[in-house]
Amino acid sequence: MTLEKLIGNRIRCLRLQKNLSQEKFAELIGVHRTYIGMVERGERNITIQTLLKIAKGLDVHVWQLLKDIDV
Amino acid sequence: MTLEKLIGNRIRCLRLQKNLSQEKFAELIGVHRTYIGMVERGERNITIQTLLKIAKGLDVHVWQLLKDIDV
DNA sequence: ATGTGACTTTAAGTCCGTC
DNA sequence: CGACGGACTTAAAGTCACA
Repeated sequence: MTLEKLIGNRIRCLRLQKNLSQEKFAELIGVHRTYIGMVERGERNITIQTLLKIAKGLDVHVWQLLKDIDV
Repeated sequence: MTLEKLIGNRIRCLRLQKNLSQEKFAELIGVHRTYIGMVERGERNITIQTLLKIAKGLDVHVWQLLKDIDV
């Protein structure tokens, strides 16, 4: 399991808890719709600025997206 | 204060606690010496993989580099 | 031992679409 | 609605000479 996939899973989980589609969520945080899909699938090595956007959109702190993820 | 600078400061602090020069630290984690300098100065929007390398070199978890950083 | 500017190469991130 | 593909554009990764 890569760091990207673990983070991606966590993001997907939190997004679904907010009942948002990838499209809606992407629009909300200002990234492209296809990109969120790639991130959730663990296909992209995200930058901290993008991670920050995502965290804000999910109403969590950046570090909470990474906490207890061990790799 | 940007997220990059806050993380950079934290990295520099932890590196110095280990009595490592940028050169030694860069060599240890397998990145270029000038790159670490840029990261510590907050000039780079680093990816999570780079952050992971740095965290490992500092013997901390990735999320500990971000914990309580609020931006 | 570190800062800086100018790079080249690689990958992040966008935008079009189809299934 | 989400996976996935191809062709992009922008920016990060990574290197170097010199201050």
